[in-house]
Amino acid sequence: MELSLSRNPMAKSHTHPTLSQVARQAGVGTTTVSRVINGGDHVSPKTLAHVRRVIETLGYMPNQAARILKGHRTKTIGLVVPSIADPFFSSCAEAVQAVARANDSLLIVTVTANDPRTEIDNLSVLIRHRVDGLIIVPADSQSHALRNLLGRVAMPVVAIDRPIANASIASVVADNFKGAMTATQHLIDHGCKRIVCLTGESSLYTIRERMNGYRKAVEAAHLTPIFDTSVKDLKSVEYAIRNMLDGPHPPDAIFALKNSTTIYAFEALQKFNIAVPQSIALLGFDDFELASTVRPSISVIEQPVEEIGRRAAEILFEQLFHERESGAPGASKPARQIKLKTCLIPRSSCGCPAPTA
Amino acid sequence: MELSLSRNPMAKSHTHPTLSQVARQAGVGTTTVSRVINGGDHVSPKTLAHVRRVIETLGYMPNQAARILKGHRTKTIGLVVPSIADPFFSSCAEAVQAVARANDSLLIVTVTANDPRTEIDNLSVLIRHRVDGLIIVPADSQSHALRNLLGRVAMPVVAIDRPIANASIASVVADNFKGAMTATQHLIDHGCKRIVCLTGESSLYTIRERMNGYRKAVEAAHLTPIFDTSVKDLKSVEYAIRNMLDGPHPPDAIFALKNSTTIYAFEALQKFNIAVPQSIALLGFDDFELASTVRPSISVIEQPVEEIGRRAAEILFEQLFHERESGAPGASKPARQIKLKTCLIPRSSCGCPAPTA
DNA sequence: CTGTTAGCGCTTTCAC
DNA sequence: GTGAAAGCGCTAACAG
Repeated sequence: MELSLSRNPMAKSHTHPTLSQVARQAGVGTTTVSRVINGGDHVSPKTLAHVRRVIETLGYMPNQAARILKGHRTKTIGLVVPSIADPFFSSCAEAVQAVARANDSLLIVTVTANDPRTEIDNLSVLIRHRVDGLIIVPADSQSHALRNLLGRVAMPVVAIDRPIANASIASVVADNFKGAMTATQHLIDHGCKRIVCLTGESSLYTIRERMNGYRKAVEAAHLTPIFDTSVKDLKSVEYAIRNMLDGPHPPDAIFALKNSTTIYAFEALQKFNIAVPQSIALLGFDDFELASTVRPSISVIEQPVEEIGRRAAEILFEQLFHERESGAPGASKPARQIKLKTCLIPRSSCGCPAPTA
Repeated sequence: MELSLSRNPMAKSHTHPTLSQVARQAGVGTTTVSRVINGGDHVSPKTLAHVRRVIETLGYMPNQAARILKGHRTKTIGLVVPSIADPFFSSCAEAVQAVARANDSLLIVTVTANDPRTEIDNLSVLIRHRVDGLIIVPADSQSHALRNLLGRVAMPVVAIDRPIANASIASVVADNFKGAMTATQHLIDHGCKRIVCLTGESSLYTIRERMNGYRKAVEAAHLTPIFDTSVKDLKSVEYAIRNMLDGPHPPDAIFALKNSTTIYAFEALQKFNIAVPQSIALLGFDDFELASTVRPSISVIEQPVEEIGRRAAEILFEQLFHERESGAPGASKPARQIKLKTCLIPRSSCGCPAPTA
C-alpha cells in the first residue's frame, strides 16, 4: 500500500475512487462510509456531514459489482426482443423500462432478430451478468434449448407476445385468436364473402393464432378460408394481389396479419387503383402511426402494446419480491398466463363510415 | 464451510453455482477452472474435457461481478435517450446495440424524457454500474451539471443528435443547419415566396440549428422568415394554419422542423381541403415510415439515423480501445465532432413530380 | 500443466 | 457511534 496515493487525488485519476479511499481521506473506518452511503443510520450527524463532503469532493460512486458480490441484487433486468427498431417492441421496451426504473432497476436490451442461436447467446450473457430477471420474446415458442436454459436458471422469467410452450413460465400476450376472429367477423358483417388472409412468417406463434382465429370465423360463416402465406415484402404482396385480381374469383376483402403486410397491401391496392373499401375492403392486425392519416384510413385490430410491456414487468418484479420474501425461487403459484384483449378500431378501409374524430 | 454442500447439487439450488464449487466437484484447483472458462489454454485436453463436463452438469455460469471487481471491463455500455418509443431513437438504439454486440458488450438503455434531473439520475446509476462507456442524447446541450458530471467521470462518452456545449466530448450529429437550408432553398426553387417555418420545442439544439438554416436560406433569397414556435400538437398546428389561411398573406409553403409537426400539418391541410402542393407546398425535416405512402407523398429531409448510432458506438469503442492501450483516459486527441450529411428526398408535397419508384 | 494465495470494493457480524 | 476483519466469486502472480 502506498499511502501517498490516498493524499493525492490526481494519482489514479482515471480510476474510480473507492470506499476505502474515502474512509482514509475522511479519517474514519470503511464501515462508517458504508453506512453513510446506505442511508446514514447509526452515524453521528457530524461524521455524516463530514463523510458526505469527502464523498462529494472525491466524486465517489459506489461500485455496484462489489455489492453484487456480497449476494445482493444487480438491479438490472434483461429484455430480449427480436428488434428494437420495430415500433411494437420499442413501445414494449419503453413500458418495461418505466417499470424497471420505478423499481430502481436498469434495463438491458438485447436483440435476437428471431434467431434462436443469437437468443441463447444473449441469454447466457445476461445470466453471466446476473440480471435479476428476464423478459423475453421467444424466437421459437417451441424451442427445447430455450426451455431448458430458462428452466434451470435461478431467476424469474416472463415471456411476452409469444408464450413458451410447456414451460411453467409466466407470459403476457395479446389475444391474437379472438382479435383475428373479431376482425374477420367484422368483414363478414360488411358483407364480404371472399376474404383473403395475408399472413407473412407463418411460423410465428402470433401469426398462427391469428390464422386460427380467421379460419374459425370464416368457417362459422360457411365461407372458405383463403390463405396466402407467401407474402414477405412489397413485391410479393403486389404479386399476390395482382394474381388474385386476375384470377377467376377476385377477393372482396383482405385481412393482413401484420403491420408491414397491411401497409404493403394498402400500397399495392393504391397502385392498382382498386377502390377501397368498395371493390376490396382492407383490415389489418396491429395498429400503426399513420393508419388514420392515409386515405382511406385503415381499420385495424389494436393490441395493448404498452400494457403488454408494463404487465410483464410488473409480474417480473412481483416474482422478484416474493422470491426475496420466501427465499425459494417462488415457483409456488402456477405461472400466470395472461391474455390481453385486443380492440377493433373501425376506420374507413373496412367499409365503416370515416370516424368523425 | 459445510462440505456437505459441495456434494449436493440440490442444496443451494436457487443460487448460482460458483467457480470453486466446480473446482471441488471436478477435483481440481480454481485456477484450472478459471483457465477453462477463459479459453482453456495451458490445460491438458483431458482435464479440459472433464472440467467442461462438470461445468455443463452444474449449469455453471461465471459471475461477471467478480470479474469486474478484478478491474476488468464490465462489457456494458449505457445509452441515455429521451425516449425509446420514438422511431428516431429506437433506430439509433438498434444500431448501437449491434455495434455493442459486435464488441462483445451489452447495451443498457435509460430514458430521460428530456428531463435534466432524470438524466443526471440515470447517469449516476450507470456510473455506479461501471458501464465502460456512455452514449447520450443530452436533454440540454448547455447544462452545467451534465458537463461537470461527464467531465470528472473516468469513462469515454459520446453525445449524439445534440452536442454538449464547451465540452471536450465527442459527438455525432446530423447537419441540421445545412439540411434545413437545403430544404428551404428547394422550396424557394419551386417558386415559394412565403414559407412558414413550424418549429415545435424551439429550445432544442436540433430545432435551433434548423431554424438558423431556414433563416439563412430565406434571407439569402431576400424573403422574410416567418416562424411559428407555438405549435405543439395537432390542435395547435390546426389552429396556426387556420389563422394563416385567414390572414392577409397566406403562406405558399410550410416547412415543418420535426416529424410529428409534419404529420400534424399534413392532417390539418387535408382537413381544410387545401391542395398540396398547388396551394401550399409541404416539406418536413426527418423522414418517417409512411411519408411515401400518403397522398400526396411528403417530401422530407432525411437524417442518417442508423449511421448516427453506429458511428457513435464505433467511436466509443475506439476510445475504449485506445484507453486500454495507453493506460491514460485517452483525452489525447481532441474529441471528434462529427456532422453527418442529410439528404433531401423529393416526393410530391413540395411540388416535385411523384417519384416513379 | 497445475495449485496456492492474495486481493478487487464492498457489506456485515461482532466487539469496543 | 464506530472500527477490525472476514469473506462474496473470480483472476493473476508465483511457485511447484
